[in-house]
Amino acid sequence: MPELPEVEVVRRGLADHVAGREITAARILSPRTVRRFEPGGRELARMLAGRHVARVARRGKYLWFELADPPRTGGPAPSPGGDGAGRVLVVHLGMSGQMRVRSRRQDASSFGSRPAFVQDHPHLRAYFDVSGLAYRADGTDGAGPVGVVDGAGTGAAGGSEAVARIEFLDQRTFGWWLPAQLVDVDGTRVPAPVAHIARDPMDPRFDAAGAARSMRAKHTEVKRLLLDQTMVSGIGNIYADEALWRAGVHGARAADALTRPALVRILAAARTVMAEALEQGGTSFDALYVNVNGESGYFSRSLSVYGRVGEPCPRCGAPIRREEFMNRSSYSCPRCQIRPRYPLR
DNA sequence: CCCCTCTCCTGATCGC
DNA sequence: TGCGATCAGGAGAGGG
Repeated sequence: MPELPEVEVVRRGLADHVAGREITAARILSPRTVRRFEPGGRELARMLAGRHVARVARRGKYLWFELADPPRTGGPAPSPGGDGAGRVLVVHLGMSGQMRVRSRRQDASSFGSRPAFVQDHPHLRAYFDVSGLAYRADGTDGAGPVGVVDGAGTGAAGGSEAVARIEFLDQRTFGWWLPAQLVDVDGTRVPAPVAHIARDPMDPRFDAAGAARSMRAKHTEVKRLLLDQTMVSGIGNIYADEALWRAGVHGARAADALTRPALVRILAAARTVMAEALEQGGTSFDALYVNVNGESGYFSRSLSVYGRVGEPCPRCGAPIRREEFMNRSSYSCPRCQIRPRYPLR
């Protein structure tokens, strides 16, 4: 399940391949992927074609491509504000979403002039192609080599030749694509559909004390709040369990019965475990195949309790327990994380 | 307003 | 072998 570290790995991999490049074509294969966009896939593809990707950004588990109009080479002046000012493509990977980059050079047999015998992946839901010519809009993150990328197969110096296809694979179809406009929220530009999402623990401007204050005002179980993306974002079931284990708190504790320092400790633990997962993901990341399938599990080596029912707690050796929670599973140490005596009153 | 439950979806796995 | 039940869960709609 892609949570913050997995999405960040994807963001970095994508930035290397698309920053500064032109989207030459796009196609939405599954209407479900654009279910939040009334006009539909055909219209979204039309909106993307011809735009440039200025940068790839993220908040929590939400990812977006910032789109810009092509660099001007004469011609009429742009309309006031530009028709694409502040436009972005928001992507949420849901439970099973993956972004795969296929470069023409290394996948020539199945991309470009496509032989009939080469099948698309059965879970391919949408894709867009990017050109070889990269423009650096500013000095931001991860823009790949600037200029004409070799291996386009034609030797032509034109930037319109597509050299890579960015594919969205999604088995369980909980993921989605949605075009949106950037808005200012608390001094940061985020897409309008992301405006209600809190800063994540890896955000330099994340305010742990403030988040703890918000959480302490709620009469509900603390794990519920860790999963609430309007409290703190980027945390899913896996990292919620890991953070609670590190802080030695049972997820069924009432948030308003915990101290603020205890809540800050839980949030700090979430940040630490995410940073460690990110380190691992960053090193095992395959630039050609941006795989975020948590179940295949290159991050799972660093997990202490999640999915480890019966295995010894790394801290005290007691066998890890599994409990029902919100029709899902929670994993914890029965000794390090004492269950509250009373359920919520 | 606040909190909680339900629903969307597919494929692997299990028991009979 | 086949088939139904179960499980995985992020996010948003809707209910109490």
